[in-house]
Amino acid sequence: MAETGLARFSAREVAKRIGYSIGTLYNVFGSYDGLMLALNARTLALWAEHLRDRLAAAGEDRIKALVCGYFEFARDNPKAWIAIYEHHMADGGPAPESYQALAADLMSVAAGEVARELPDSRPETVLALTRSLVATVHGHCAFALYRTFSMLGETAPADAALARVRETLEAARRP
Amino acid sequence: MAETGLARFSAREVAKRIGYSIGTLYNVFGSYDGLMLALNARTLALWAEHLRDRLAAAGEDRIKALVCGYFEFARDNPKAWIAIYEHHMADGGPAPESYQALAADLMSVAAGEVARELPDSRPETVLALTRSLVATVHGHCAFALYRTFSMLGETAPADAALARVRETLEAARRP
DNA sequence: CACCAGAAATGAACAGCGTTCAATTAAAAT
DNA sequence: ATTTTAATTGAACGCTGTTCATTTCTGGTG
Repeated sequence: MAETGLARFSAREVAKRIGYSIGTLYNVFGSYDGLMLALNARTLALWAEHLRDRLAAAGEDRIKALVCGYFEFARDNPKAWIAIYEHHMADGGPAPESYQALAADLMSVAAGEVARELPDSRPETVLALTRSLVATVHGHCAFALYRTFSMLGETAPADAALARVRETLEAARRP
Repeated sequence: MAETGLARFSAREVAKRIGYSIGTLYNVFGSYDGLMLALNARTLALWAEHLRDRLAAAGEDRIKALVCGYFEFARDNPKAWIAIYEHHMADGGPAPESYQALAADLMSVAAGEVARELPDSRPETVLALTRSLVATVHGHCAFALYRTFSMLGETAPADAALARVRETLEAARRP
């Protein structure tokens, strides 16, 4: 996946490369969706691990570490990162609970830092703000990876995202 | 496309429905990429038209009209909207100039409103801020359509996006 | 009308895809 | 050695994008 990207990714090619038949792959993963889910779950877990590592090594500016960690992982694993968002269940339904738990874990990493920045806010407020901030960073990161930004002359999407996050946190601290 | 979504969309099915053979479709559009580009170009043009309509009918709060127009179009044409972002050229290269011009036009609609909000800012600053604001709104809109938000309990993504945009514009006005 | 050049349209053929499943092979238990 | 269970296989099906020699249509000329 990291090599070919979602569009050229295929279960048959995976079977070839691991030295098993396509039938065995289907016995294990059940379907293409199952294979993709396993793969994306791994990517999500690696992403969360990367963020926690960055936070553990961070100094005072933990928000910067978080936002930069977000961008770093996407930049270092662009095709796997994009696959997370571009794969959709064949039936259009939601992903299984175990997968959603990984996404929720990733969100909780961010929520922890937002809560630290806004110690006087209600947990409900912190969660709502976290969702919005993650969406903000995601938008910048997506435009960076889809080359929408480079097409428009943007050169430092991570800096812009961090500035937006800082503004929002500052506004939330005001009376 | 509006009916099936990108994943189930196929040139062969298009040929069937319009009553032409698959060969004729390829004579006209050259490739699957060509067909997709024509389709996405139409979606971009309709989107820009929708935004201009909303702005023309807007009262004082033109920023709200812009952000809401962004979300409305995506919500009313979810599969076509997603196709804009999820289709990638077969060779991974950039889209043709004529297509990029449509994306630039869409951005210029937003830039016009940002410039109106920040009359004392240099054009360069306005453009950079517009890119970042569009990325912010896009992130919220993408999470709304990908059901990432509903999975996390968010109920009013457009309101959150508008709040983020207002904060940034306010911060840009400060000394 | 017949003729013909150019444009338009065709669909079989090819390689690849996800998916299924009866048949086969390998491993474990008796 | 025999039986039972687990693991593995790959041909077959219908779908995909793509190509291109062939056919059909169309408008103009003599």
